[in-house]
Amino acid sequence: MVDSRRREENNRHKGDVHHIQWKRSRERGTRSRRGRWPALQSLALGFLIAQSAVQFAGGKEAKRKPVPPGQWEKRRRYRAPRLVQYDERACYATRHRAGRRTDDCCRGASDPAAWNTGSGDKRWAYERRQPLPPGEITHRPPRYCRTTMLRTVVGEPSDGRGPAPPIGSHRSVGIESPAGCEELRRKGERPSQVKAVEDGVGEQGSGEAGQPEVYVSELEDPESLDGDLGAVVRAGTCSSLSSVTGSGSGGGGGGGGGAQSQLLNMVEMESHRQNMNKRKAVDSGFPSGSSSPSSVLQCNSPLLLSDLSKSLTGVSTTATTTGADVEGSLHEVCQLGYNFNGSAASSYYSSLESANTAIDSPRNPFYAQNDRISEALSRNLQQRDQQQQQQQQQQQQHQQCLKKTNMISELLSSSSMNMNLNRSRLRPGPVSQSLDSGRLSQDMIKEDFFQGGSSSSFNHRSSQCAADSSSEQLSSSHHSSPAREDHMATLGPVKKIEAACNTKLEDSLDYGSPGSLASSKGPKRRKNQQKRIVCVPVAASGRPTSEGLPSDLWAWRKYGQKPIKGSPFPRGYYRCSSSKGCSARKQVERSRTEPSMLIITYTAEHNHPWPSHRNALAGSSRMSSLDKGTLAQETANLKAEAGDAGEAGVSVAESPVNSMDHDTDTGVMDEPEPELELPEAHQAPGSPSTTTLELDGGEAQGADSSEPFTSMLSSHQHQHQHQRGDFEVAHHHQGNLHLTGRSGMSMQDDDFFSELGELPESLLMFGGRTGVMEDRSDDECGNLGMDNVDPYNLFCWSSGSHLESSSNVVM
DNA sequence: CGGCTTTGACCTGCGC
DNA sequence: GCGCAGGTCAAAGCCG
Ligand SMILES: [Zn+2]
Repeated sequence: MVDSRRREENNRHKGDVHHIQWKRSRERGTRSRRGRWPALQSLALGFLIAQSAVQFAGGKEAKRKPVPPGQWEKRRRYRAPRLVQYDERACYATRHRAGRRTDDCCRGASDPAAWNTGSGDKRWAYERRQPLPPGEITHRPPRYCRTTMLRTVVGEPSDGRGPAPPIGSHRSVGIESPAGCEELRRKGERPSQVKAVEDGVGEQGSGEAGQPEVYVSELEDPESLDGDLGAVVRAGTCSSLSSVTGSGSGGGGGGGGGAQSQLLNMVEMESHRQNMNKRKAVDSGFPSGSSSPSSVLQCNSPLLLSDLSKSLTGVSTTATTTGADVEGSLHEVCQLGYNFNGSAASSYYSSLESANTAIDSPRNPFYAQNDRISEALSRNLQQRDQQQQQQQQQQQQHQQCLKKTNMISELLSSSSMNMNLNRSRLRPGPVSQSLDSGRLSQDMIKEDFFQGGSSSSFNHRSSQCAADSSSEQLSSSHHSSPAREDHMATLGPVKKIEAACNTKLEDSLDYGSPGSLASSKGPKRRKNQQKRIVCVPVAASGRPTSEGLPSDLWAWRKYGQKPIKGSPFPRGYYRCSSSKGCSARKQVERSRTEPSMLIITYTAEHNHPWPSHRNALAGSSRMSSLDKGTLAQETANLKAEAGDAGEAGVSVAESPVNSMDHDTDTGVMDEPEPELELPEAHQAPGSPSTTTLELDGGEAQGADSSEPFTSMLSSHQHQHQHQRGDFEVAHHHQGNLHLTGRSGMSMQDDDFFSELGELPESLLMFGGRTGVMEDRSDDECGNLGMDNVDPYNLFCWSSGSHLESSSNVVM
């Protein structure tokens, strides 16, 4: 009891301490590397040393680019099993010495013997390594690494290592190859992975994420490998399944997921055995290290699976019906197949994301193939949709209504937002019509929720939930601007939901139907956090312009990612990294019902002006302009979160709008205005002016949409001394704002863009986002081009003006 | 070297 | 009290 309480105490402060340390060190500029807790530095060192002997270091698998034909890529190699000593188990030992252990299994147990008995977070590891008594040496079974595979590439390595192995030859490590499995089965033996699962041998440290990839040309001598691994390797070439590669990276923790990965691998193995042809698909079109659709296809939807099977040559799938509603994207389909939680899932997501990203990239040599596949997929999906529509249209009215509410509740619940939805707005009629495909249609939204307007916003304020029910606006700019540029055409609907709700409203939360997803019992989130949800589309096609865009001017640091139940997409957690004391956070996830949409949830507000090169990013090389790094990274993150094939580009338009009023609003704003020079926009007086959204006449004025852009612009201008360039702000149809011209970007700007990745054109970026800016009032438009926008207010929730604001950008 | 990502571990809230 | 699920921490690696 006491122990647990103390632990709780510690944990309660852990984060704070860490953060404080980080902040302090940041303040005094003496922050030790990575700003770790100084007290743990020595431990960390020992940990490092010890761990290096035992663990693999994770690599950045998730973002790894595909190996283009003719090129070689170095990757971590598998390590043979080895003797492990207690001391080497730094994870345990170190923590133990520190008086605190890491594992749940250790919780509350001072006796190492009991470490494995606790109730662990089973999502993260099915099995935990038995602790060894100090000094004792044991022989560990081979590591059951996640199957990883590298394609053999065409050509010869440039480093003189000789000709590459035959195309298509793969190497599987850590898991027995299908062939190996067969052989073992013939011999009456169990494949190692089967053994691992059956015997519960999973090694926590074995399946580390980001694990080892063995390059064909770098294979270790099979004879030198012990145990199953050796057997596997010796058994010959493995045509492994590559689906679940450790995403890897990050050092983090290192353990865990071993058994999980084994399970995953088993699944794959089974799938693979059912159809060895899968390999063809793998070989034929997917980047190395990425998941091939086939390998990950254990889908919940037989129908869809069959479709996919048709689409993917030689690919068979293991269909398990779970009744899940498969939305249709390959990504999702694949992910639905694995309903794993925890690291494996996470890694899986990551790998998928990387794969998808890669696939999505025009630079991807397999692009064409992917394209074909995606086309086929879309075709089949369309057919499926049509069939479903015809067959179920009448029957599904009610269900669709539920869907609608579900989606809403999803949005709400995803952000812990509680809204008191006005049921009257959820009329079944329109819903059924528009929800045929299981999606919220713009029309529906328009008709049902709002009083019209091509675009609208869903605006919800906690303090005014009841009173403002009428103000709820769910908007979408989907078809709002026909005049948009071509590259905009592909953009999906834009919906923005702003909500600032506190838990008080939860009780009154009414999602409409019992049993609806996430709804009725919507997770009651912690604390009274006010949140604001922004729904933005991921670039529909994301192809050329898919480089993703900075979501806003704020600097965010990702501090977590979690798979979310019921959603094939993980959720990323970001924290403001601009200011020491800023508690602003945001969550980014893809809508489960509408994968093309990103749901961004803001929590808390910034207590500072947005990052300028002088304060926020001090000391960082990213200071220049908009912090390319941050932007790029964020972009990458978003991309990852979005992680859907064909949708690499993610543009998140967000502008924290004041929302939370009940809490800190004023307090935050009390913070002295930046002593530092702020972007001019910042200094602009009528800040609030910015975002009044008027939905009249189908016009949507997106304060937000332009905000990000505006901010960026402002920032740039600010930093580049008003190189205002020649932005042409054109008002289009119904006031839609278009940037038709390329801004007179300076070279720096160009660099900036170039560093963001492949941006076809400097303005694509903006174009992606800005070009689509929603309607704005003339004033706003003016602001857009000028520095008059008040970024601070725009981006600060508490600034208080944009309760109504909304709009969006799209990309 | 600073900042950020990754990711397993850890914590909290909540329902049963 | 237990288990689930969301949210957060923090070690290690990556990147510029
Ligand atoms: Zn902040």
